[in-house]
Amino acid sequence: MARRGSYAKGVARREEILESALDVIGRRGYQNASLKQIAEVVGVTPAALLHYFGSKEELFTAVLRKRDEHDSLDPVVQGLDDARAGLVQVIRHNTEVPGLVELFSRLAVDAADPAHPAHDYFLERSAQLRESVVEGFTRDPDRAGLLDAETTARVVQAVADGLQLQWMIDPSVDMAGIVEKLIDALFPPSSPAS
Amino acid sequence: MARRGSYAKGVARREEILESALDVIGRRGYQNASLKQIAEVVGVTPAALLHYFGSKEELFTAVLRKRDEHDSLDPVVQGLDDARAGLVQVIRHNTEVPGLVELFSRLAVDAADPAHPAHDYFLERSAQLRESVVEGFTRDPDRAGLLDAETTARVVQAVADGLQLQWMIDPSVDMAGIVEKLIDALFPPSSPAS
DNA sequence: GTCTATACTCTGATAGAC
DNA sequence: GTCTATCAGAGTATAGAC
Repeated sequence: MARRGSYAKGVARREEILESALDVIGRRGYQNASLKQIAEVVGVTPAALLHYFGSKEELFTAVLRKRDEHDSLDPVVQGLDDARAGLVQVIRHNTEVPGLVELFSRLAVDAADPAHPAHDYFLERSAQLRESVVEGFTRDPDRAGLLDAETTARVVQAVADGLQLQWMIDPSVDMAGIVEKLIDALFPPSSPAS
Repeated sequence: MARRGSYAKGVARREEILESALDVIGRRGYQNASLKQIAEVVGVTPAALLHYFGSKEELFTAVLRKRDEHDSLDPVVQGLDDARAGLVQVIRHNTEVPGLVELFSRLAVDAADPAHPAHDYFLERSAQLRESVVEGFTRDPDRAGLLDAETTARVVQAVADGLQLQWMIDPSVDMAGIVEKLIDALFPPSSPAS
C-alpha cells in the first residue's frame, strides 16, 4: 500500500493549487475568472490545472469544498444562542471574501443540472446544514420555535443564501443584522413574567 | 414625430424575438443557452439577436423585463391575506417555468458587477418589490408583524430567492408551502380570546 | 506521474456586403 | 435594416518532454 514519492508530491501540489485559488478568488474576486488567469496567478499553466482537476467546474467545486474545510466551525453547539452566534459569525466572515460568495452563488445555479460536478456537493451540503440547524436550534426545550424544525432549517438556509444575492447587488445590505432579527422573532424568549 | 415604417417593423421584430425567447427559455430551460441555440429556435441568426440587443447579457436582461411585464399581478392589494396569496401565486407559477427561474438566478449573480446591464434592473426590482411588500403586509393595523416592515421585506425577498436556489437543486422542495408557513409565523393572528 | 506545447472547437462579438 | 464572413478568446483534448 506504500505510495510512491511522486504521488505524494502530486497531492501536495493539488493542495497548493487549491489554497492559492481560494486565496486569489476570495480577495481579488471571481468575476468570470478564466482558467488562464487563475493559472498564471497560481504560477502554473492552464493545462496543469486540468491535469489535476479535469475541468474548470470540478476545480471550482474543489475550491468550494476546501472553503468548507476552513470554515467548519461548529465543534460544539450548546444551544440556541450558540447556534445563532455561529451562523452570524459565518455571515460576517463571508462579507470579507466577496469573490467566494459570488463563486458559491454562481455554482449553486449552475449545479441545477444533475450532471454538474457540484450537484452532489450542494445536495450534501444542504442536507448537512439543515441537520446542523435542526440540532442547534432545537436543543433548548424552553425555547420552542414558531416553526417546525425542518421548515426553520429551510428558511434559515434560504434567507442566508437569498441575502447574499441582495448583498452582492447592494453591499450596504446588513446580512448579519437581518438574520439576527429573524431568528429572534422566530424564537421568542420564554416570557417568565407572564 | 411620425415613425418610419421600417422603424416600427424593427420594434415589432424585437418584441417577437423577446416573446419567442421568453417562451423557449421558460419551457425548454436556460442551461447555458448559447446565442446560436436561441437564434435557431427563434428562427433568426445569432447576429440578428445582437443587432437588436447589443449583447447576450442585454438580451437576457430584456427577457427578464418582459417576464415582469407578463407577471405583474398586483392591481389591488387589499391587505395581508391578499399580499400573501399574491406572493404564493407567483411562486407557484415560477414552478412551471424552471428555465426562467434559472435565468433569473444566474443573472442575479452576474449582475453583482455594476457594469453588468442587469445591475440596475435588479436594484430597481428589489426596491420595488420591497415597497410592495411593505405596503401589502402592513395594511392591516390589527395584525402587526413580528419584524419591522423593512426587515420583513428583505426577509421575504431573501427567502423567495433562496428557496429558488434550493428548489433548482432539489425540485421536491415546497417553496410555496414554506413561504406560507413563514408568513403565518411572522404575522400571528390577532388573538381576540386573550 | 507531472507538466508543457499545441491544436481544435465553440463562444460572443465585429465589419462590412447586400 | 439585416445577415454573411470573420475574429479573438474561451475551455478542452492530445502528444510527448521530463
